[in-house]
Amino acid sequence: MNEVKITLPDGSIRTFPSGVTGMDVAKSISEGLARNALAIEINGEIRDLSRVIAHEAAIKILTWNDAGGKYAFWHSSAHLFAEALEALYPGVKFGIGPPIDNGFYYDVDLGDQPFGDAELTAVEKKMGELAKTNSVFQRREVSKAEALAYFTRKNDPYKLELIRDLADGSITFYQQGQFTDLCRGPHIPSTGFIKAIKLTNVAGAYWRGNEKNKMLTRVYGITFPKQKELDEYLHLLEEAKKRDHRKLGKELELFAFSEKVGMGLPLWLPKGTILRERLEQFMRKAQIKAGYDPVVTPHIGGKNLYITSGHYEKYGKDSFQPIRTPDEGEEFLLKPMNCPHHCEIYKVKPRSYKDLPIRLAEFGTVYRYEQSGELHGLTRVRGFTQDDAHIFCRPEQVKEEFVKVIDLVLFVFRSLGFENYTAQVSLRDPQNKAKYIGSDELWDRAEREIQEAADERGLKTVAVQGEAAFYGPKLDFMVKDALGRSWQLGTIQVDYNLPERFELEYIGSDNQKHRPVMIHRAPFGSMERFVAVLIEHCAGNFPLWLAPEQIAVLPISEKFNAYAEEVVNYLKNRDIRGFLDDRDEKIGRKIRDAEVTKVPYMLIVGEKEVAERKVAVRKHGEGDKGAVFLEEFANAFAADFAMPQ
RNA sequence: GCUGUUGUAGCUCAGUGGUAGAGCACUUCCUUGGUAAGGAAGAGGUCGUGAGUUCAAUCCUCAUCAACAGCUCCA
Repeated sequence: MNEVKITLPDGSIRTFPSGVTGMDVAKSISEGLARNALAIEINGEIRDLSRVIAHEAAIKILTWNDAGGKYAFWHSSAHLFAEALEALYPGVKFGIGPPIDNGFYYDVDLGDQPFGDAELTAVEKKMGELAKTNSVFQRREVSKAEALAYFTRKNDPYKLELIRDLADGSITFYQQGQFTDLCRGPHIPSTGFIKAIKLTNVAGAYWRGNEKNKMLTRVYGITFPKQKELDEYLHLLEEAKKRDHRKLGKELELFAFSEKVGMGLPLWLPKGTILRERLEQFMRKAQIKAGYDPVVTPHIGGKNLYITSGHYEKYGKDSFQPIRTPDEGEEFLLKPMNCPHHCEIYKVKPRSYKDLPIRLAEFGTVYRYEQSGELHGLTRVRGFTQDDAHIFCRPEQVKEEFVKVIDLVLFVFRSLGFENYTAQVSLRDPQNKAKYIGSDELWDRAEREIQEAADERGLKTVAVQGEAAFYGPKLDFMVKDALGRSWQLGTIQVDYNLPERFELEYIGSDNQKHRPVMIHRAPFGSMERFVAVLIEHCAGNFPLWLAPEQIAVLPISEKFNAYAEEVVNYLKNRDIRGFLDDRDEKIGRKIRDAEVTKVPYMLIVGEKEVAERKVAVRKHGEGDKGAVFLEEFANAFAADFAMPQ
């Protein structure tokens, strides 16, 4: 066998002599491709271009335009960073240095040496110098003994720990310049491809992600093949920061925090409250249509409620502590979730199979003692309101109900223009079953039903182990914020456990007692987090039906204030939220202020408008639309102001 | 919770071992102006909080609280 058949991405098959490398294949396709080639994908696996293609394979040459090409590029950049760091800080110890979505990081142990912006800049400069030497990334297979010997000599305990977990025969080293690292690869051909370098920030990270381990210094960076691309990336970051919901929330006066009230406890300002209540109305309407019954439950519950539910055992120590009363031994908990209350509502009377499914919905405010370091704007808070509901149904109804909830979640997402979400099936961690309650049989069944329901609606799902709630698996809808951080919004969970713990029952057609199944669900997730992501999604330019202030009425001068006020009142009577800007300012100023506060429409009134009972319409971001009769304006835009159905 | 950074006027931020400054916002006056900032004057701060060093601390040291970045966590 001295030839290999290689299938190219276009489906064509070419034959190469044995010993052919990825680079040879790239060159045979075109010089340009060879110049830009970073790595090669062989039967779905990314490899170095320099490696010999031993067997018949389908390949794709990867460049900067491929995710796999970027992956190799940033992985190699992490090595370049390590080389530079070691040159400047001999004896530094290395943890791991992988590529990430945007760039790479490397965990390092610098001992007690300080590492700040000045040091970052110095390393960045050194990286640039080393990149210019255009050192080749050389791959070498080593035995476990050899690998251990190398890093013992180098006195790098972290690498030694990593090597000990690897099987002999599977270990490779990569070397560029003076630096050798334990690495599976793949890498780009040489450092010269890396032309633009930015080390973005420094943070702490536990060794191997375990908070009991030592904290290493994690340095984040990003690199590009062209300076222009780095500039564009940094510009994009700046733009993203402008839509950060914490910044816009302050600027648009939507919400605030107070140290006196307490961290993670948001205060909803008048404008933010309008927005939130509009969303609530929207959801209430959709839920009534979908057959939900609204309920209301108190903000606290007796401790026994949570002992029954299992939450006390699981979270009791790490929660807001029980509220005591003058009665000896009486204790209440601030409710951290609504399910137990809803279970008690289910139990107020005997239920028949004919009653099911029962869907109890509540905008339930709950309190969770989140770790202080985890609080983040409105996305992670200690007091929040879930658009919660619990569906109690017969086992054979689970899938049908689950599918209906998926439809509701998708309707919500569609209505608000969320298109880029990930549907994540959150499963139990099979390695750590002790973390969860309930039998294997029930878990397997619930996990299967969730997947089937998602498949039925053609949802593209990603299954992630270890992300389930302790009482059951979930289908989570994840959305990214302006800065690329992923947040869970909608969630649907199948639960066989709480009905067991609360001994929920219904009488079946056989006149026997049966156990219902519970589905927990929150399409928004929480009002707080949803509003946060919504703000970033639309950069504060809310859809008309949600805008806290839909219209600014701007009189040209004080002489027209009376008419302007008439306009505002007219709009109010038609359920349009308008406000009057009667400040002693020129019209240009009033327009500017309305534009920067993102008011969707401005109605300008002066002498002409008063005489004809018209308004001059100006649309946010678009400019003058001309004058129309007031009534005509209200009629024409009434549809746009309405809530989606 | 952990590591690091930050904390000065309502907001955005300068600044200094000798008890503080700008722009915007705010108040008053002038101005009655037609599609993104009219002019003038004024008011506003125990420099996050508490201790220490010093003749003297907003500045240096320590502690504490909060925010930010990341990690860990997320019913």
